[in-house]
Amino acid sequence: MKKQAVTMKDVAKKAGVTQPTVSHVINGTASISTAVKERVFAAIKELNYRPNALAKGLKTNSTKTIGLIMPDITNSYYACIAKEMEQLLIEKGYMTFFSSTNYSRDSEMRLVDKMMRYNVDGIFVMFEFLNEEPLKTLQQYGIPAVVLDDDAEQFIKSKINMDNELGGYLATKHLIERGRKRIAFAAEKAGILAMKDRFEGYKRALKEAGLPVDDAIVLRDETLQYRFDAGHDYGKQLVAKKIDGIFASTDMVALGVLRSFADQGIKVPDDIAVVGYDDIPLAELATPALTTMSQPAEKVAKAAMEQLLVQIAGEGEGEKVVVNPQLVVRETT
Amino acid sequence: MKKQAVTMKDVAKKAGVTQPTVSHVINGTASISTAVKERVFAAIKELNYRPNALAKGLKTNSTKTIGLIMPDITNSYYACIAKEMEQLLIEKGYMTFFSSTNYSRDSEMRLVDKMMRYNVDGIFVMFEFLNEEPLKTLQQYGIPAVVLDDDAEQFIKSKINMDNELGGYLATKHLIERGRKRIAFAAEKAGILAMKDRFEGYKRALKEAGLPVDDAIVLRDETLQYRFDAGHDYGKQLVAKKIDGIFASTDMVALGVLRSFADQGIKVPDDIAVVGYDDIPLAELATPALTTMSQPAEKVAKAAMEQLLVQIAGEGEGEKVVVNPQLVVRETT
DNA sequence: TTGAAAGCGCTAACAT
DNA sequence: ATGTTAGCGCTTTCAA
Repeated sequence: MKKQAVTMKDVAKKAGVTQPTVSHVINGTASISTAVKERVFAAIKELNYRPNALAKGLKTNSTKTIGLIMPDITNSYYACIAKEMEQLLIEKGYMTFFSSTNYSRDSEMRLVDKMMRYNVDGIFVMFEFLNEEPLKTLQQYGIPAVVLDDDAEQFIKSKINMDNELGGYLATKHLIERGRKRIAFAAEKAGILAMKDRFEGYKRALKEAGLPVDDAIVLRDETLQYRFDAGHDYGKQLVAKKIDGIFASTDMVALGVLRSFADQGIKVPDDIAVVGYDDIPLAELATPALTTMSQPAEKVAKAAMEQLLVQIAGEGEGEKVVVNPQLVVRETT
Repeated sequence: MKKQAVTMKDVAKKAGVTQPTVSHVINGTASISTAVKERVFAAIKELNYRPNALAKGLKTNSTKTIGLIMPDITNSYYACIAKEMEQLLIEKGYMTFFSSTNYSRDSEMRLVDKMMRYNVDGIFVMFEFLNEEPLKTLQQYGIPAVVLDDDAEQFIKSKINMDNELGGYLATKHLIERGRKRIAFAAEKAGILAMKDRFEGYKRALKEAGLPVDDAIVLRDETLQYRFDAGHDYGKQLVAKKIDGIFASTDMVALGVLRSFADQGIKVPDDIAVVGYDDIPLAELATPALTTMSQPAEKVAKAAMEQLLVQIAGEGEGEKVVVNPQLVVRETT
């Protein structure tokens, strides 16, 4: 069973001082004689004292914890962000709670609620949908929060936005520059804002090049989760439509398309060029390696952390940060 | 700024009772008249009261939090385990802290220390190396702990072991059953116990079939992290050695090998059959899809959680659980 | 430079 | 069935 932990009281006793003095020594919150300091530090070392973060948090109302809420940690896009965040946070002395919503709206609110009970200092919210209730709650209680890819400005001012329109534009433009004239758009989760924006970018690039937007080669699927399969289906549908390029709004879709093409003997990029979106680890490893739009996780994580720290320090409400995607050219274009 | 949270005191005041009574109502720890109960619940609802988990934890010495320490959350094997664990834990009312060590031994100890400060109820430790100090500490303080793939029995009794020897055996046997006679072994991180065990299984299968173990086609690399590249190198080396099968001790290596074969025009599985290990999400999506040994993350997570709960409940020290890998036959064999 | 005392929000033993 | 009291481990006035 759990051993009784060493407390400041124990340290104080051993050092022959009073407990608040130990606190002062540790926190440097009063001037203490070197003699006492030495005795206290010696006692701490000897007893292997570990401050109790709960007690401290209860008293100071600052727990040095941050919550990460994301749809799915096995999605490598989120995993990368989570890793970077956790890294940065631990350096700053924060612990991080994490939780996956599994794309369920209900659990979003439940998790925010739960984290509030644990007095987290801040929350980084990565929703797939615009879910107002939890954001409203966060704002209402003044919990420092940053959201990813969301437009509910009325609740949370601090957000990290990927410029999805720009990404769609750059991806499509790249295909055009490769001489492609008939470029399909293949989206999953078409209802999601990010996907809509990518589609807007796609249209802008086509228009700019004087190319028509043909609804026959704009494929969208509302299916969640089974994203690879969606791409696979798309691949089958598209071959008959005499296209020479595809912009897939997600790497998983692109990979599905690639797989389908391989099955059908279509040569990539000779017959059809493919651009994905996200730059997940698989993209690089696919055969042929996938050209895609990269969304730099480090930048997102860094921005999110900075925003949170600003809010925690009470230096403002944070602001909107736009992170630009980058084209990574590999072998499918 | 953070708004002052609603406390039991506020609820008590509104309900016209004393604060401990509210506690009793909430926890069902005394018989309370329905009238009072109703008033209390009404007040809770009206004020939107959220219990303070820190205060409760401080008092009860049970925080309902679990720590997950893993090498790297972007590694999909760990991500899957993390997701499953978190899922199961949240259902049981636990929050989960997570932290990546990035394969650094120092941070392992630091993280254990940190989590102890936060009074976690238990820790699931996933190390890559056998690192005694943190385990010793955990044991010394009686913190419920479960380790993954580790043999330091002297410290932590509760562990989840993948039967890597069996996995290596099954993978190799499968290749033999496919008529392969000259099967290479390609390992990364050869110093790690898991990899050694897989190698043992490989040898057992070969011996059983009367096939020689040829050192010339046993490749090992101590490089960490760049695992795909290792596989790629292996692929180049192996082609000249007239092999007809490969057991790669990791999917990433297998994928690297696959990639290298594709570059060299080697047909898989016709020329050379390939079996990987881990069944990472990429395995299914590769072209051709990778035959591999699957390590069921759900089983690992479930076992780990059960072990932790047993220890937390004070019902024992936990035990060793062996999880068997399973062969997943796809297109590379 | 140090000590005494109060209190963060909660639970739990005891009294009523 | 409900109230009183104490205390978890810490920080933070205020005194000395």
